[in-house]
Amino acid sequence: MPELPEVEEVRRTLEPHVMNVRVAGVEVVREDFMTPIGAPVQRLTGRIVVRTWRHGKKLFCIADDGQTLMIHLGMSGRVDCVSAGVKRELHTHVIVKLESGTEVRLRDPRRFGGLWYYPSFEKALAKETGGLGPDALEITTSDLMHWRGAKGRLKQRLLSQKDIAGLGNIYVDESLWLAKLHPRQEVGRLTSEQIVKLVKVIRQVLERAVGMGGTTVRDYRNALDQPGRFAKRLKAYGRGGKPCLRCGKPLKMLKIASRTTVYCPLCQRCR
DNA sequence: TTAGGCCTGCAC
DNA sequence: GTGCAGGCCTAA
Repeated sequence: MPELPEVEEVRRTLEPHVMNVRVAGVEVVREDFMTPIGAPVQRLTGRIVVRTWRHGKKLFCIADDGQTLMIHLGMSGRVDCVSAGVKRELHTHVIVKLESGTEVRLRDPRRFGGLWYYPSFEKALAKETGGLGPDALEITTSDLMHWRGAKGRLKQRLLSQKDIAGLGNIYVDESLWLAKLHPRQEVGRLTSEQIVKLVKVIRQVLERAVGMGGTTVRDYRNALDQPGRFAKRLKAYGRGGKPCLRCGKPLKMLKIASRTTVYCPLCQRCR
């Protein structure tokens, strides 16, 4: 479900409810939702949340003594910020109870996501961001310079998180449409003008999506249960067969890396 | 590179 | 019933 803009919106809606608030306890409903299984989360009791942070699609909550929780929402993960009395929804796997009376509930029907516990922020960083590229909101052209002569196709490389962290199926298709690049274009053969353009549109589309609270295709909601409003701005994702908004030709659909990919056969050409 | 697996829910 | 879904990992 969530890509960078949705995770960022969850972070932004969550932060004011957890910052400088003391943890009253953690209830683990489903042990195997957390890594490592049996992590000493009770040590969080009495600690104060001092920071939230996001890199790519990963969301971190950091306590005053450094203990860190990393949340990955997978496809169907949700963070629900509610008062303790609210009825517990199905597939609620972990509940962080705060002294304010607020509960942060992690819910994930498909369980592709998860919660990771680290005794320190440094360890969380080393483990969780080591293999990731720079955050997609902050990429620059120089971050993609190593693409020159490299192998691999655009869509796969953009989805991999190793070059850029935060893009998923929606925003890759949107970015490639905006940059007029074919998803199967070899990255090593991009011109520097094309790379400059790509970096520009990636940042632009993500900034706009963040500004609208992300994209709700079906069930994404932020921590306060509000949907994102970017769906009506989508140019490619979900529009297979519909006319290209630039040239009018029907958008094509194909499978790349077993993900449905939508692109314009006229506007988006390989080199 | 692709296919399959992990899971549940929903549209058809 | 079938196929599909915003992620990501592994194996062939």
